[in-house]
Amino acid sequence: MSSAKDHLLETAIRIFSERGFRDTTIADISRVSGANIAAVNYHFGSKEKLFRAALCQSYQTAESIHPVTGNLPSDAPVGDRIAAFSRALLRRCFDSGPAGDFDRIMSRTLPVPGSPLPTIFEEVNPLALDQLNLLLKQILPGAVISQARAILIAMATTPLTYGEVLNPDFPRSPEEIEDFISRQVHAINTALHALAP
Amino acid sequence: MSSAKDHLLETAIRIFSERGFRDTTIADISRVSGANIAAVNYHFGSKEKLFRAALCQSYQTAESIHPVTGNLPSDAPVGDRIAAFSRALLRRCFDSGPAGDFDRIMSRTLPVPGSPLPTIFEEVNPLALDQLNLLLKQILPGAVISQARAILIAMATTPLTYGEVLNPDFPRSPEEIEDFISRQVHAINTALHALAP
DNA sequence: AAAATATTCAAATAGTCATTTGATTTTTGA
DNA sequence: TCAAAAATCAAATGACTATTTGAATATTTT
Repeated sequence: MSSAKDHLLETAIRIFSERGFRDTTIADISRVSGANIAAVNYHFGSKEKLFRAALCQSYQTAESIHPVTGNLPSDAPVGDRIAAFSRALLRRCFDSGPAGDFDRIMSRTLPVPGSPLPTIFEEVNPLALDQLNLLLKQILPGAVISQARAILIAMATTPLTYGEVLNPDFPRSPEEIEDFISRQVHAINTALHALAP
Repeated sequence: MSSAKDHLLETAIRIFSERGFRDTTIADISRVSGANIAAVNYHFGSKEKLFRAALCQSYQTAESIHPVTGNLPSDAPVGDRIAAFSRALLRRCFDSGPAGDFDRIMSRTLPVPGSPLPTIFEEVNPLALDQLNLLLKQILPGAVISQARAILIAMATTPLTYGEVLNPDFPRSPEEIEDFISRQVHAINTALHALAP
């Protein structure tokens, strides 16, 4: 129906994922989407509300294509489920399509002071984080859960965070990428177990 | 001598470390430093040149207080030297004084698109990165060096990157912090060895 | 078809910021 | 001491941006 609004949202997701919240202007979004400069504020109310919509939408896309459960049954071994969680995050990092947009938006917006993300983050992400906490509690004492979570997320989003600047020689081909991911998942598991006293 | 210029630089380092490059205005720096709005451009030429100076200065401070060699003799075991490298980065993350400013500036500027950091980064950081490469090459095959470096840096800067948003329950007291660092150093070493085929 | 509603549009508004300007004051060096 | 250089200052400039406005156009409803 309101194809202009949908197209605006699609365009916004792509541009937000390339440039983050701050460096994306509604003028850019409008122009690329073929809409008028006032279209964003008419359809979404403000740049920030559009951003919120973009975040929710891209999160659902990411979860539907690379679910953190890895489509494992809920009674699968906890080690497998943690590995699946890590693997999903890593696959999102390397997914240059819409399923990678959410993580790119996050990584380009979260670190920027004054970003509207933290608030929204608390809305959209507890779903995944709570699942992760439950898994980690099954293999580690409560005192190191927070540290374990940080390790997993840091290692599973490394390609995004440090990909461009630190590592121009990161993997490119699908085979290289899957090799990288397998090694990384193994390293994550090992690191987590190293936290046990 | 030129105390105004020095004071401007000190102030800039502090504010850049709190807000990153983008969200720091030269008006703020000038006001806090008690100087005129034109002082930055007069003394440093531009905001970006001031930033470059701030980065170099804070890097030297960080290295002098938490050197990546850990003051180990150059013939110390490679495992110890990698641990010392990790420990130095982690201590900088938790150092709320000037020795932590460089890492805070990095973590608040590197991820922001359009930041002037990447260029400068290539100037100031190869020193530390080259040392790290040499160490890693002694324990791992060349094919995974890049991955290992990313893991080490990601895990050794975790407290900065994900500290505030993801982990309100990160350690505060000196003892908690040292415990955290020790566990993290151990986890880093374990993760690196897990990369070996 | 006519009225009501929704959408698009170009232009204007208001705010922020880095940088420049040109005058004024302070410091320096012979 | 006194001219020249360095430093400071308030104000202006120019570029960029989100948002608003009110008219024009399209779509839907009655």
